[in-house]
Amino acid sequence: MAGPLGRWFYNRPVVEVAQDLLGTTLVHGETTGRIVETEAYLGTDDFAAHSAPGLTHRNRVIFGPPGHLYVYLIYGMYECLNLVAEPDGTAGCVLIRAIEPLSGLDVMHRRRPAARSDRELGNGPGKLTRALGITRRHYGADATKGPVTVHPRERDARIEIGVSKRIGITKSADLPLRFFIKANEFLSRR
DNA sequence: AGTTCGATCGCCT
DNA sequence: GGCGATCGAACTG
Repeated sequence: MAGPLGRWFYNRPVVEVAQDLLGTTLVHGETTGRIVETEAYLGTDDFAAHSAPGLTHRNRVIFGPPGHLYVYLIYGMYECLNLVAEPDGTAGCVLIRAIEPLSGLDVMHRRRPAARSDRELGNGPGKLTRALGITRRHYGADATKGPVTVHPRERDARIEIGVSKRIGITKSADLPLRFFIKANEFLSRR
């Protein structure tokens, strides 16, 4: 597999990054998966974004240099993984909502006993972090270095991108900022 | 197949 | 003190 995507990849408008992440491979140790669903969270005019209230201790990494991990706890029990986009000083991040498991499936099933099929390993933001072993310990980690990295998709691997409203939010709910690989079997919603 | 609801806790006002 | 970018179990029909 080619090396990790570099800083340039993330140092762009967050919507562009969210779309281009589709089809790339997310890697943590021996467990890897293809990113098939993402959501963009904007730095301005997006009240669903964690950066919307301004800089706080929790969201500070979103305002920092691109290519870093923003991991947070939701509903007291699930971790969600985001990749920071936009230049240093500008907020913006991409929530990873679903992966298609590629390797280390045995380890993933051990981490997520509730999964009754390979599909259920990563078809949701809280599920894929559990399957990949990604937690808040990785907050702020550099995805261009590791231990969590993202690798480019094959040059000729063409994909059809679908667009919809984001899932499970109440504020700025109508923005078309969810992106997914059309007809993929591993989406959180089909 | 679709809907409802409880679990559980860090974060921010 | 209230809330939330979720999940899974338990319902209904």
